[in-house]
Amino acid sequence: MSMVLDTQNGSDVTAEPAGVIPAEAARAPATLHDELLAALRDYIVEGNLDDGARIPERLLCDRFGISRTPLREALKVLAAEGLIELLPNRGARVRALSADDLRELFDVMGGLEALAGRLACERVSDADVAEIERVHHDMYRFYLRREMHDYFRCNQDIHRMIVEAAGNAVLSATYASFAGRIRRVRYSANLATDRDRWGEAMREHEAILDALRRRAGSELSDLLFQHLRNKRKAAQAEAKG
Amino acid sequence: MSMVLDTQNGSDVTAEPAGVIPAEAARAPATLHDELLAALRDYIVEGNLDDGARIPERLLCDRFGISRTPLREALKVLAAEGLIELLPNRGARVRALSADDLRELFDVMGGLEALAGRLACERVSDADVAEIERVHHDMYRFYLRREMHDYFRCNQDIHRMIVEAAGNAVLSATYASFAGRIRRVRYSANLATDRDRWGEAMREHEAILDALRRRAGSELSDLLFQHLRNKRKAAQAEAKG
DNA sequence: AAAGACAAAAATGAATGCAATTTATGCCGA
DNA sequence: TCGGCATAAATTGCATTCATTTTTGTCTTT
Repeated sequence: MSMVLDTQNGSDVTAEPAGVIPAEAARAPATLHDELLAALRDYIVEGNLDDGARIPERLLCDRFGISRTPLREALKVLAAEGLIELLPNRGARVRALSADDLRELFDVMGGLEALAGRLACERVSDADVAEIERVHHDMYRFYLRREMHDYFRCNQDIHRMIVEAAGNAVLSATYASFAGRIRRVRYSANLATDRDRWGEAMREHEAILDALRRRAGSELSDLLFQHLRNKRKAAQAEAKG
Repeated sequence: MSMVLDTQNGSDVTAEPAGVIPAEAARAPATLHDELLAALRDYIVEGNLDDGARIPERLLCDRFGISRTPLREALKVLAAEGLIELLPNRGARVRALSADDLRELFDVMGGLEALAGRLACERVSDADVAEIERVHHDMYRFYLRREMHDYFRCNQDIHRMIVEAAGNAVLSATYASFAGRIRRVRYSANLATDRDRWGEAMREHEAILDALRRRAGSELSDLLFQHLRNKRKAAQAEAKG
C-alpha cells in the first residue's frame, strides 16, 4: 500500500489508520512528491483517465489524499514528460496521441534501440548473449504454440535486455520514458491478429540475435531500427483495419 | 517587460532590486510558470550557479521576483530533465556531470543524430541538402582561416539542420533537451587546440554530407554516430590534458 | 582547546487562502 | 423553443502559512 494513498493531511497524524504500512517500510525515504509522481504516472499510463478529458485537480487530490501543491508539482513534471498537457487556466488533460505522434515516437524508440544494439555489441558479455538467447528460445516456443501473451512478454524482455546490455543509464532512462508514453497504445499495436507479421517478427529476431552474437554493431543497429519500423507499420495497419 | 519581473505580491510593490534577472520579453504571455521555467533553465545552463552548490529557494525567488510555489514547480521539472538534482529536505543543486555521465550523454546524442541522419535521408529535399551544403562550405572557409568561433557555429548549425530535416518533432525536442544538458561542458569539449582533430572533423563532415547527398541512410547513421564518438574522445582527451 | 550537546535560526515540504480566469447556470428576449 | 447575455459557481495560479527537518551557533564538559 502506498503512502500516497494512505497519508492524510498533516492536521491529524497522531494515529495512523489501520492497514497503513509504517513510513519506515519505504526502503527509500522517498519524498511524498516522488511517490506521488510515480503513482500518478502509473495511474495515467494504465488508462484510468480518458483521453483528452479534463482532470480536475480536486478529484486527484481526493483520490490520492494529498493537497494541491504536491499534485500540481507532479502534473508539471508529467507535462514535461509529454504524458499530459497543461492548458493555461484550463487544467490538465491526458495527451491524446495522434497518428503522427505515434509515428514519431516509434521512430525515436527505433533510434534508441538501434543505439542500444550498437553499444551492446561493444561491451556485451558472452553470458549476457547466452541469457538473451535463452529468452529468445522461450519466445520461439511460445510462438510455435501461439501463446501470444507469453510471447509478448519475452519479446519485451529481449528488447529491454538489449537496452540494458548497452550499459548506458541515460539511454535506459530515456528508453523507459518513451516506452511509458506509448504503453497506452502498445497493446493495441500488437501483432496478435496478423500471423504473417508474427512470423516475420520472429525471423527479424533471429537476425537480431545473430548480429548480436557476431558483435556486428552497425548491422544490429540497422536491424533493430527496421524491426521497430515494421512493428510500427503493423500497428498502423492494425489501427486502420 | 516580463510577467515574471513585473508581478509582485500585493503587500509590497516597491521598486525591484537591482540585479534582477531580466527574463525574456513576454512574446508568449502564456503562463508565468512556463516563462519562469525557461528563464531558470537558461540561468542554470549559462552557468550562473556553481556545480554542486546549494541553491537556496529564497535566493532564486528574490532574483526572479516570485514566490516559492511556481519556483518549486520549475525545480521539479528541471530535476526531471536531469539538469539539477533535488535532495530530500536538502534543496536543489546543480548536477555535476561525471566522466561517465558525459560518456553516456555523448553516446545518446550520437544515437539521436544517427537516427536523425537515417530519417533525413528518407525525406530531405534537394533544396534542404543544398542549404546544408552551403553552410558546410561556409564552415570550410572558416576552417581554412582557422576562425574557430564561426566554424563552431556552422558546425552546430549543420547538426541542427540534419536533426530538423528528420521531420520528427519528438526527436527534435529530445535532442534539444540533451544538447542543453551538455552545453555547460560543450565549449570545453572543443577542438580548438587540437588541429589534427579539427582536420579529421572536417573530413568526417565531408563524408557525412556525401552520404546525405546519396540518401544513404544507414551509412549516414554510422558516420554521424562515429563522428560524435570521435568528438567525445577528443573532448575527453582535452579534459585530461 | 577540542568535541559533543543543546538551542536557535533557516530552509524545505506540504496545506491553506485569496485573487483571477474559466465554466456552468439561469434569465431574458426573439 | 432557442440563442445571447449576465451572474454565480467552480477551477486554476500564485502567495502565504504551518510543521518538520536541517543547519548553524553557542555553551558545556572533558
